[in-house]
Amino acid sequence: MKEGPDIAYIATLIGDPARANMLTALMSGKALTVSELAQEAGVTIQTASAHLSKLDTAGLLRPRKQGRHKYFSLSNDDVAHVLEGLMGLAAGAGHLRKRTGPKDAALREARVCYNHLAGDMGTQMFDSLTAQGHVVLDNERPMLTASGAAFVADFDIDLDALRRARAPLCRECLDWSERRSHLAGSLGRAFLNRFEALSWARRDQNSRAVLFSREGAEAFRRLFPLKITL
Amino acid sequence: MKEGPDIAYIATLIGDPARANMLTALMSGKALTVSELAQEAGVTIQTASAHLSKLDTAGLLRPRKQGRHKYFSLSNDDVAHVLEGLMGLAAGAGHLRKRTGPKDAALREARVCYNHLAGDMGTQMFDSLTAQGHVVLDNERPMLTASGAAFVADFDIDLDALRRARAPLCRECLDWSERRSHLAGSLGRAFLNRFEALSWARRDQNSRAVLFSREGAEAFRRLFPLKITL
DNA sequence: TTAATGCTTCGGTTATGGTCGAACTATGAA
DNA sequence: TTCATAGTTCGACCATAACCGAAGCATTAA
Repeated sequence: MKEGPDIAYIATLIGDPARANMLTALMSGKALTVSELAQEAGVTIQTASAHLSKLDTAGLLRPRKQGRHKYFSLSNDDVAHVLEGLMGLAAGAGHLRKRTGPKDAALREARVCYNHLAGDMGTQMFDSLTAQGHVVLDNERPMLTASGAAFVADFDIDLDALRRARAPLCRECLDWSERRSHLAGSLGRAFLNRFEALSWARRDQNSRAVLFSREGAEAFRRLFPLKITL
Repeated sequence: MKEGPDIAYIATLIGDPARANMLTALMSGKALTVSELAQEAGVTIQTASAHLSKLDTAGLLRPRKQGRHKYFSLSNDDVAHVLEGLMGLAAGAGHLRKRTGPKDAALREARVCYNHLAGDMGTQMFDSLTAQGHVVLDNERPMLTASGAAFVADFDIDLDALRRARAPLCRECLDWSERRSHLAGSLGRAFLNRFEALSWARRDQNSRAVLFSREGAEAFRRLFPLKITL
């Protein structure tokens, strides 16, 4: 015993319900203020402040001061990755939160997973890309093919710029609700950005839900048809 | 708030020092008895029993009864993956355990990470495979090339059998001590098995350390030369 | 300046949960 | 059978840490 990094330290931090709620809220990718996070967690502001300070000194958060506001966001992809992993384990344990309200339905349909599209539509997009041969799975790892590169370029995504950045282009992300793969990485983020830029969808203010307009959803289905509809 | 799986439930479970020690011990990939895990965690047997029961009902462990012994192991790769991720965060937070004794030195040199080789020699193996063109990194994801397949076959590893199994062949694993990639997945496991079968190395009984013999280490270096020595 | 808002710090209360001793069950050995 | 070992369950104790009220600090608006 007493070998390796202090895993309990980090896990305890995530393990408190209030802090877990805050972290989950930050999975939206947005930067949130102390008051907003207090609201999310259902605690008073001073309690939230104490929690956030702990998460910060552990390096899980990236704070930014702006005037009299203090914004927090997850410090990097690794943190988001671990959180998603924990969600997977919790979902696997059949340990979902109480009931599934109307909000939950929207979350299952489409939501952001840190910075890319997850949920039903996320997996649909992924499946469609695979079916069309734009993405191939190599040992459960997604790779963009030549036709995929053309497809992406057609959609006005600057692939070269993405490649130049050091972040991984394609990443697989296991969805906790669907238990199936969807596209993460900088390409996944780029797709979501385009959807928003085209006004196909917008992010819900109060949750991680991604709300597609009727036209947006239709365009999405045309672009990412399911195998059956081919 | 109140969306998604109960991440705090799992994190709290991992967050207790005693349980974290047990889980860390199980990262060795071995199945351990209640008494052994109690020893690892530094608690009495009845306390360990209670902890293990909780971890079990959460689905993190796989129990097996054998005679009057009860063996526990991690229930799957996902659990190991999350744990390794947490180690990464903890190490990133500069929050390493107290001091680094002589035992720790051995751990940095070579240790098992769930079921494959990690530490200095793990990253060396990975770097060498990459330098020789046996493995290519595609967006930070390792892939076995044709020459790599031949290399593996030469080493008497039954690649087809591995491919038939559903588990991913190559997986990247970020080392917490080196902060660099090494080879996980079923191929990583197969390599470690071969090292043991050839008596190049054996696992330390009381830690996650992998102890190479002098001849084994030489053979290892011949097989996996560093770029500089080429 | 004063007032209002956003956040932090301090002190005291409370409860959750980790801990062990002791008693109990189950498997195997003598 | 009796004894020994492995593990579980129960009950009581105790410490850690989450929580909020109140007061304090910092920034912006009036």
